[in-house]
Amino acid sequence: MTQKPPAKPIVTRFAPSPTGYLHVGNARTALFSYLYAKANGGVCKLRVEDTDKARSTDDAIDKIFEGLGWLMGADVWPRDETVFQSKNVTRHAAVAQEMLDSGNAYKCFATPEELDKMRNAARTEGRSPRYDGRWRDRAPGPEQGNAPFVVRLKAEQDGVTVINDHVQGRVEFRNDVLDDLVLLRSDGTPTYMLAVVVDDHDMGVTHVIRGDDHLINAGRQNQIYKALGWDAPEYAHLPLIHGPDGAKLSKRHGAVAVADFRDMGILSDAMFNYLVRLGWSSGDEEIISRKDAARSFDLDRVNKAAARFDYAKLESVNRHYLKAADDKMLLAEMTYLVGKLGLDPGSFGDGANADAGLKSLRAHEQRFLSLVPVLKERSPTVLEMIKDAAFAFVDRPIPIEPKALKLLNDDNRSLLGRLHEALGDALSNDAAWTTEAIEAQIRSFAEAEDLGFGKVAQPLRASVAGRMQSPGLFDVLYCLGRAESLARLADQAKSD
RNA sequence: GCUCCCUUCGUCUAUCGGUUAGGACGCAAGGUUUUCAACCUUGAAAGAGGGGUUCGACUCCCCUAGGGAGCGCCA
Repeated sequence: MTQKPPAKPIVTRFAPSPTGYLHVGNARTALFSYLYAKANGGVCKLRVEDTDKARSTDDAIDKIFEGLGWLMGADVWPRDETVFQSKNVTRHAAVAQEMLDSGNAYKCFATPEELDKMRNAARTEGRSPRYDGRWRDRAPGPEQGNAPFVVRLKAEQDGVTVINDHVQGRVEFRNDVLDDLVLLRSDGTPTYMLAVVVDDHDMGVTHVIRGDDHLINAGRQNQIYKALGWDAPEYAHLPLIHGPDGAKLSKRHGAVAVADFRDMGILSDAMFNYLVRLGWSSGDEEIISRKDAARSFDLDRVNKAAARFDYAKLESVNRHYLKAADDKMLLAEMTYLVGKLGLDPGSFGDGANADAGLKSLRAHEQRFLSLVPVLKERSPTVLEMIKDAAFAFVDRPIPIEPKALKLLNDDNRSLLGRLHEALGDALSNDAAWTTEAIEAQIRSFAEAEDLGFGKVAQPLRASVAGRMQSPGLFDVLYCLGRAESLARLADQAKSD
């Protein structure tokens, strides 16, 4: 029996640049990188590409962590285990110097203006706009003096570079289309192209999983690996996510930052599921838990084509997770949203706001907790749950919508008076106040009045919910509780 | 302009040379019903076009069309 050498443990990485928020496309890349490592017993590391000082603010970095924490769980990537690329600049520069010494890189004194001219000329002649290699084999003369220079890779010019991509398959680039890239800027700082290669190597990354806008960079980076004598990692280039109209997903399409989806009332589990399923499939499975994904994810079943983001489908996945979610967790999520977004004053009477909503949530915790099981069965998002619960936020006397008010004519008000009496008598204490008992009493009341059930239900609904639509009447009454329900009823009733 | 990638119902996808091309979302109709929802049932809906290869192509090859990405001292 031949002993197989232990397979090299898989190391993947997610390397976002802090641009202000975590885009769903990047979030999915994070997911796939993480899942691939998990499914293969490896690890996925986080590296923040913050070499562009102009764009990398602390706030932007916080937002990345916030987005990842919500989607993946706060413990997946602890901040103190994160690699910050900016901390490695000395190492990057040293590697560039090595390449200079070995003749795999050279100093280029071309000015930005020169390069501009070069590119424009190439474009007008129908050639690909590239560096023309004017300093490739030229030693700086005395006239260069202390002139600023960049360090460029002396890239191979003949032959082809082949990438065997896990998603895209075999991709070939002619070496002459892969430019002599800048490794070190004239201020001595590393470019992205150098930094990724050095950091990926130093971090022991075996599999680079990223968006397919980087596909050609794999070719370029492989040339750097080659020049350095390092083994290049394996690649998987994921197709991009498009908006519903097929164009690149942007703010114009609505929410694009993962954090935005939380504020729309999407559950983190649902977002995870939807994103995993967008571009990856496991037969006909639509509902894929975090655990299942971490067990069965692979790159073979990643789709090669770009996918469009479908908000409706996301909502339907969300609906599934909402139904299965823990009530207390949902109440906490409702509280988060009310605190963050406030409440629609139209639904709660004049002057309602986040403070009022929060106050009400705290004051009537039991009321809301008993309502959550009802709400989660009917609402697609947490935001909708809050809207459906509008009646539970308000205090007596509750505001009544115009349409509902119209229903509360004299006849109906006296009907409500009789109902108030009947209910109060029949269900004389809190223990008797159950949905079943409430239903039985109201039905027999309607019968006694010789009225169809709806004739009683609608005025009753108007009086306790303040509007024509609400969750099931018996649920509304039950969660409001005996005292509050009867009081609301009495507020609108007229005794004759 | 040049280089590279992609193309199954409206959308996400299954199929890995032989299927009545399956599922999900959405949509439509019906049912249930105290309102709005939810829920249940049923239905319509697809291999971009053209050439090959093959006994047989959605599946393999080529061309065309359409879409996307890249072409920075950004990442």
